Amino acid sequence: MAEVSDRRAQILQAAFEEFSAKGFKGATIKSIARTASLQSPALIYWYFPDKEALFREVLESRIPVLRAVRDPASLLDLPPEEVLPNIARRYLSTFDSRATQRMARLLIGEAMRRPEVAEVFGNAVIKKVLGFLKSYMARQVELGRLKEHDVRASARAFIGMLLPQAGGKMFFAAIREDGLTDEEHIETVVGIFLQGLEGKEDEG
Amino acid sequence: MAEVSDRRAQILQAAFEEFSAKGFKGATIKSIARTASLQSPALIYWYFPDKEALFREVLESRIPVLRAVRDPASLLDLPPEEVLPNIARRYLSTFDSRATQRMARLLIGEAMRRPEVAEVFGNAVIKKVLGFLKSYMARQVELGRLKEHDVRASARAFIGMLLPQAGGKMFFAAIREDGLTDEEHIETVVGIFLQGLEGKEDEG
DNA sequence: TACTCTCGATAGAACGTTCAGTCAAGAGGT
DNA sequence: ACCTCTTGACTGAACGTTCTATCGAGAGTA
Repeated sequence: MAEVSDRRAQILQAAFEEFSAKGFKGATIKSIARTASLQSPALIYWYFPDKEALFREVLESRIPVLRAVRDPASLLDLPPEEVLPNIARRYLSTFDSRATQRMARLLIGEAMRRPEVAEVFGNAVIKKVLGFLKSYMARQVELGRLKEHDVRASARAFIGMLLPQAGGKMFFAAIREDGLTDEEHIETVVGIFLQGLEGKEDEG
Repeated sequence: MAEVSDRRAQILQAAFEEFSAKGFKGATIKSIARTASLQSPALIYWYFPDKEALFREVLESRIPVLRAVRDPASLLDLPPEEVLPNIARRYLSTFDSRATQRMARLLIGEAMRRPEVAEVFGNAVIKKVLGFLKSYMARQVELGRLKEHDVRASARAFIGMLLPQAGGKMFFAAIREDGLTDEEHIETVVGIFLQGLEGKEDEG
């Protein structure tokens, strides 16, 4: 039997590298074959019906990796001083990996032009993350640890506060320039967020 | 005299539409010519040396529009309860325009693969917005309206809190689903932000 | 032999770009 | 008024290249 299609994995890996660097249109069957050290681009058509299918399989093979918030229930009752910095730290450190950066580039880049990709990304990642944060915020309000507020907005706000820092790591050197570290950023924004949502003592 | 190159503007307009819809690689000289109602793609080469130059001119012709924060000095001393909602409102309403959405799509999409575009975008837009917010926060701390904190982080945080909402308007239906309006979002996040940064009364 | 996998060659289409040439409008001389 | 020459705007055809995808032949193993 040997391994189940050594070649297949090799082509998928190469296709991922090419697509993420150049986009769907920019990457060519030939360049993917070259990256995969194939002697002929024709071999790709033995394993995949066409370029489109290869692209889809690349996405599908990598998206499971992005299961960031996998175990929501166990976190729901923990206090925000503990949970939020953890999520933030995990979230930002995600983008330290070269492979994840490439994946993000690929997804975002293609999502701009291909609505289907945007939808997959939106449902697979964003919806889950925001959904978890909303339930978490709601639960914390219920427990009296946070004041009453619109959790749809606070969930957006929390994840959003981290985005410019993530963007700096991935694409925009201009953001990186002031040298703010992840830890410093997390400390400040979690501080703002928690003080901003703690029970009001002076108003009815 | 007549108008200064009617055709040129016509081609630039068409190129903008095509590039923003399909990206640099996806848009073709022929499709741009068709969109511009030219009888021959060759005419494009009378006004622009090559596709690359046409793309650059499209970017340059549209980026001036993005001068969002143009008059920083006059705002510096106004109180955050007034300034921040204004900035937020202006920022989010920017993405109501179809043209701006297309421009953002174009810029972000290309920035993923072309470092030069990312740099232009980073310096022209992000750096200015963040730069303004940093000076503004610093000034407000100086005036005693906000507590001492790392303004690099709070500037990121403020603009970041708005990003998911903007993303929802532009690409991700999944974010839009919960029906949170811009006004609701702004009210909540500005509230969190201001309470999160208001002078501490119980600590040294 | 039969089946799986690999490759070189290449078809066919689309790409960016070039080029020779058309056409209307205007300048200049007569 | 008439002819000539020039010029800017534009076009259709074609160039060379590159793209995706196909095909038939051959190698390797059972």
